[in-house]
Amino acid sequence: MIDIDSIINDPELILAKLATRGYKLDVDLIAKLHSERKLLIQNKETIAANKNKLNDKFRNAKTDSEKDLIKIESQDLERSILENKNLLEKKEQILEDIILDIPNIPSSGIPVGEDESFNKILKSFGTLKKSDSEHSSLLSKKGLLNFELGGSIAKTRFVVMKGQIAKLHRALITYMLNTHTEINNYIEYNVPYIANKSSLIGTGQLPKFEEDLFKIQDTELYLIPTAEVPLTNIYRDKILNESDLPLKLVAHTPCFRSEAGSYGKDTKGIIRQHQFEKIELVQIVKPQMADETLELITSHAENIMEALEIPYQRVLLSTGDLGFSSSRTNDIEAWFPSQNAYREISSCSSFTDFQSRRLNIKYREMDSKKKNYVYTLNGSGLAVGRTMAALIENHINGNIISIPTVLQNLTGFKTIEL
RNA sequence: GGAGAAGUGGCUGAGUGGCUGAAAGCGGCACCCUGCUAAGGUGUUAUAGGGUUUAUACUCUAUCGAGGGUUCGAAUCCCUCCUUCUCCA
Repeated sequence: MIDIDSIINDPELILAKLATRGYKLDVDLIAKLHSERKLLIQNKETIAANKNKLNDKFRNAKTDSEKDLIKIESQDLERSILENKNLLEKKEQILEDIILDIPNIPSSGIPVGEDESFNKILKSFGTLKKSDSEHSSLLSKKGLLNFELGGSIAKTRFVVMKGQIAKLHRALITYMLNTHTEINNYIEYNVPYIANKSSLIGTGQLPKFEEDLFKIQDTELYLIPTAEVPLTNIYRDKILNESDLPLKLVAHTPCFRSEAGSYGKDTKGIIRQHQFEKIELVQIVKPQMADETLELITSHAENIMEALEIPYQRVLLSTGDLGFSSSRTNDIEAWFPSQNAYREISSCSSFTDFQSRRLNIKYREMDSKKKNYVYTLNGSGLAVGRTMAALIENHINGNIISIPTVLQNLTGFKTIEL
């Protein structure tokens, strides 16, 4: 959520920044609603103050007739307070709906452009090999991946993994969690896989992107699309001490996405499933640490790629490709030989105070004791299914998949023979 | 699933209709004192939103799990919901 005062104070700047990501801000409407809101507040509070004075008078009133008069007057005031309150609530609801719909302001250091073609490749790792060994057709043959079963148990875009592949999948999870907790010093969490509306509004998935989520019927609950939601919400409505920061959290969870609007896209393999697993890194930091932290989170994701010997590139997203809540995002894209292309495997984002305003997470400055909003960041470290697919495609030789050394003591085998 | 009990500031905990935004203690902070350490003293210490002000500051409104209701007036009474605990199944 963008600070409304910053919109009122410098509308041109905000307008221009949001325009680079294709959002048209109605500044006049916001300013109008904002000032109407203030007037209503002033009105309501003036009446409330009068009523409070009247109540004090009642205690000192001596005669019954005096008391009766006060009663009537006070009831009158109560009525107009109520009237005002209803008006105010309506206005605030309208204003809030507008504010919650506004995406974050893009960081000034990122490429301006309307779509992903303006993204900037920042670095790349590994030597690219070409092959037409596509992970799903290879593994389906031996039943290690079974898309038909996934479809019959649930529906299309679900998969069943079996045997060595299921174990490889689990080994990847363990390896990533171990690395992030033991080497990168994140605190491991296990969190609910279902989140309520306020949590999802807090991190920015709602109210705008409800169609991307699985909603549980007859409730206000949703399956989480990423562990970012529960992890960041751990600190909702909290005031932290400066010395508590940075907070570094990691969790492994399944993620559920309806993938509305992706019909026909990535139908092959485990690239785009309704359910997939992900290791999510979240950091809560002081504003001045944000850039440094984004670099760190990105490198934490990249280190996993390097240890797994999967070629990748780092891409800085342009204004047009940025996620709703993000102000700056690095994508890590893994090389998929069968597609002769890089595909996203991790997205590391800096949210400035966009989420912390929605979530009401602040910290108290050590010296001045002033309370400020924290900055939140997160990144996938990594998406497990996609990592496994990339690993397989990059490590297959003939019909032998060789397991990277770092995983071997977790899998208990060094190769998978197809 | 059924029956009870409870939810008060950073924490513990008092408060059953009106100078209670809330006693007391702990913790935090500031200052003082003590040769050092340990201890002691004094003061201060919720959040959000308005208004006045260059600012310090002052002032108003709301908030005692959430939402409604009763009342001139609610932390306190009533209703609904949520959460926690205990007992039963």
